[in-house]
Amino acid sequence: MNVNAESTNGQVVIGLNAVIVAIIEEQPKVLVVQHTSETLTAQHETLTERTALPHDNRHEALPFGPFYPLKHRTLEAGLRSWVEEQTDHDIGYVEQLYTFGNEGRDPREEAGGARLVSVGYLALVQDTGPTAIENAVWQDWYRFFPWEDWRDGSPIILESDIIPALRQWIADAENNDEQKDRYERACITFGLDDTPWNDELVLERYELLYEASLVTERQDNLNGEEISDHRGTAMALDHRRILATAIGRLRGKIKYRPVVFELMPPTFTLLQLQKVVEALSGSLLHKQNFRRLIEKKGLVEATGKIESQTGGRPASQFRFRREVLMERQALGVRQN
Amino acid sequence: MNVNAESTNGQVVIGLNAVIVAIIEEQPKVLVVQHTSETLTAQHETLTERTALPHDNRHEALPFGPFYPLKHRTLEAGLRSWVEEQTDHDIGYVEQLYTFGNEGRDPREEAGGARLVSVGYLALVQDTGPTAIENAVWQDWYRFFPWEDWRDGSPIILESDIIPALRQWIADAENNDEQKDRYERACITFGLDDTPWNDELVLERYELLYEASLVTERQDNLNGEEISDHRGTAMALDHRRILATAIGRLRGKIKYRPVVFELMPPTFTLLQLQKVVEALSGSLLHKQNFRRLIEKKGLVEATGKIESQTGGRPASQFRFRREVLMERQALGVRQN
DNA sequence: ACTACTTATACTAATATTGAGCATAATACG
DNA sequence: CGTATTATGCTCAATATTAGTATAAGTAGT
Repeated sequence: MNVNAESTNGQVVIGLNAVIVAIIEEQPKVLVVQHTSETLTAQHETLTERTALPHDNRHEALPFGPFYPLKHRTLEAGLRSWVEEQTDHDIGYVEQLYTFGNEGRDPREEAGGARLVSVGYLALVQDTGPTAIENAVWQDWYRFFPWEDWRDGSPIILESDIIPALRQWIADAENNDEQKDRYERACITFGLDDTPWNDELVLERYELLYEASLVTERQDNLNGEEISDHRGTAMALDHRRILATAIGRLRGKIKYRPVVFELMPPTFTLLQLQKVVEALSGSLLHKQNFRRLIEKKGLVEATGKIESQTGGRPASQFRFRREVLMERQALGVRQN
Repeated sequence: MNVNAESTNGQVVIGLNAVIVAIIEEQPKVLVVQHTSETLTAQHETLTERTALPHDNRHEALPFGPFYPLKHRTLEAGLRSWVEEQTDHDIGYVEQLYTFGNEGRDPREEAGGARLVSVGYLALVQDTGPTAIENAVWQDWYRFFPWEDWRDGSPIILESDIIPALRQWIADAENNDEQKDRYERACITFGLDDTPWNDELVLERYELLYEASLVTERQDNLNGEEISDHRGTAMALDHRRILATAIGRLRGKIKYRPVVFELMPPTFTLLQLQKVVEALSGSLLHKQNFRRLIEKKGLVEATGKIESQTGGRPASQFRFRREVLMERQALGVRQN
């Protein structure tokens, strides 16, 4: 090849995207910023430079911050820096998710701008009240993925809408091979025909829906109304995809690492802990077995105190044994 | 904050690092390029622009390629593009590993250059003969991490050298808390005092050794001789760290996803498959149970043919059932 | 105080998975 | 033909998982 670097290199801008998760009233929440097209395309500037905007033509975006190489020793430091500055509280757990560099991620690019490469991070914070980010609100993450919440049984939207639409999409395949391929993928991801549902395939499901044109990728190419239908609310750019990545990763991780505790208050009952795990994984767990699991792993210790606001028999309060982070590996709250 | 972006942004250069793995004669190999300081600091240029260099003052580096936003639609496409061009064969499986953006990764940066952010990828290829990359050779990966190979029992270097040195480092702690912390971390990572060895903690072990000054991070700040001692060979920049990330990730992944088969020839016997898994994980498996596992998962099917070069009773040849990639999830060759 | 309801927690039986090993089969080599 | 070597089938005990039953200890209502 021997291409000249100068001529083909183009410009690259690096940004940091944060999926900031908290559990509020036993629901999984993600911090979302309300944007307009103008602020959005200028999103590599600092968030505080944004100005308040009229309520129409709005977008929901993940918080985004710049990476200043001269200021930040590491990517993670850059992320912590602006997130903590903006939200006014510590983010304990941070994990790098994925780096997104697809062409066309940012519409500005097409107008000759630089390619936006974003490093996505997952951050877990405790529910410590409102944040200071302008226009930022905690949104239930199932608002963007209503088919992912199985806590009240199989989501109605699946049976009544998505699965029929998927079957139509399978039937519409050009040829036999493609049809078989579509069917198999739909089986795995959406648990068609007795295939078991796998809670970790959040991104795979979203991408299948996108490919089948059953879901709207972006909010930004429409003007006016918010794009929200029974198949969930869209987000700016590829942010819904980043969120899907985060949810899937977190669902996987809690099974083998004790990361749930990053979302818990200092003391909690076992049922509270279970509710949080259920909120994240979107499915219900067997109570007695969950207890046994947690106790066997030695993840928690009783504080000796009692919580009486249970509505029934009072429950022991527990605290996370921080030591175990360093003790054994491969312990989490897997139960399937 | 409201810092001016122009003044603090600095320059960022994006590169793509590949950990290209193959199994050659039942040993885990990684593609390594022999560099000099000069070519190294210019490594964001294309590899083919490098010139052959004298044999002293050499470095071992992971293959590195540039990312051209104008040419490559995605980061992965950019990686595939230059890797396939250079190695002359397809890389089937590619997985994004991690994005490294630490200050001081590249010594050139200190001289006012741009910050080098590298997206690391893991690529699995089949053993298909020599590559066309100049100066590139397949190296046994345990050359860089001799303490990771337990196939012949506990590595001598551990007992005779590393563990004593670690105990000394623990004893040298400033205060009691630090001592306890050092001890616990050493227990988990290096399996001190009956803690079980965890094969996935490759990066954690390397970082502990680095922190304890028991290992040389880089080759590039020395001139002359290759840095290689009983504690493994160093690599350029932070490449040994990237390799450690790759090994740990691969060891984890084979347990729940059928990725080993990317490294296998089209047909193989079960013992050959087992040897590959053992080579990757660095530990031995129980033969009969391994068979049972593989057969139960339905990962392979008999070709009907027989391999007679076994040295004993001939073995059935198998092939990977590619369909299972789409069939069930959560199947791999976990056996611990 | 008694009843109904709610949640907490202990315990059990059936089943599945795993770890370790024994036994036998089929080849090569001398 | 005997021995070494690898392949493959099978067993058995230990452990883990799933799906419960049973009982304890509170609250609220009457």
